[in-house]
Amino acid sequence: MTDQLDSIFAALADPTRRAILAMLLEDDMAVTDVAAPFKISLAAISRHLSLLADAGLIAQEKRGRINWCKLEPDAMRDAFTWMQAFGHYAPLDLDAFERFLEAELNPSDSPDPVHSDENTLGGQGG
Amino acid sequence: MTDQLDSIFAALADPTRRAILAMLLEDDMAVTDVAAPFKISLAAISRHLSLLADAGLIAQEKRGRINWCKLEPDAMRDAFTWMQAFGHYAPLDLDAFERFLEAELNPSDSPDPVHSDENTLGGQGG
DNA sequence: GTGATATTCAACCAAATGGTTGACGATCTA
DNA sequence: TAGATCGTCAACCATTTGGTTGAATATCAC
Repeated sequence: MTDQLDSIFAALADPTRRAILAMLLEDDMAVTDVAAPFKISLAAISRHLSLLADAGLIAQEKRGRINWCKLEPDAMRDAFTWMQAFGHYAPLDLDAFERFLEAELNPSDSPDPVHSDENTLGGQGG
Repeated sequence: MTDQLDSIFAALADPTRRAILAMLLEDDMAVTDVAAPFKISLAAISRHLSLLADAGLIAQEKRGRINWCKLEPDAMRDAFTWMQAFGHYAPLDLDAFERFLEAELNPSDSPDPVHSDENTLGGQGG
């Protein structure tokens, strides 16, 4: 059970993986489409996705030759609970989160995976 | 700024470091006392503490030959905010957190750093 | 000053991580 | 069937990580 926290936090410690999760917040995506905005190879993205799937943060489902990636936000709950007791943080601050999206998805050294003026947060289909 | 999330999540990805943070939740501690319950060397603990300090999760203050370690829960806020938008998680579930403490502080393969029947959560003095 | 205590530093090592490239299996399309 | 597309796998490489031990530094106690 502590292994799960290990893998969740480790998965979140990489900016590419966090960017991928943010992309999947908007919609389910094929591996190739996930990879498209990044400078690194498709194989590298594929491995990031495997790691995210191992951590339970995404689910992958192969239909035909397309491997669909879908966010599993529930997997974050335990890690979230763990952190929560360290400070009595304010409930959801969506402004702050959107600032993160800006910073993580559009940094100068990174691939600008999506533009965030669409503002479709919460659009993950069950 | 995205570097900060990297280092926070990476710091939290190690069970020894999470156990240390949980210990510091109860009280400020000297490096030697932090290290006492663990099987690994003092030098290793010292490096874990440096890493936690670099991430901003603890502050260290040397008084005499004692290097006091103090939790800095505010450093977790950004990471917390980042996670929060992925699910509309319930507000503070202290029961769940205490189950984590049990699991992380008393696993069979780990050093049993503290016993948690004291139940002094929130007792970090400034 | 001498010695014990508290802590960090440096050198070293094994394993994990994150990237690459090229080959491969599967699936769609012509 | 042939060829393009989707995605993973395997081998390789450099860097980071987490541990070790022994030496070094700084402070406290005598």
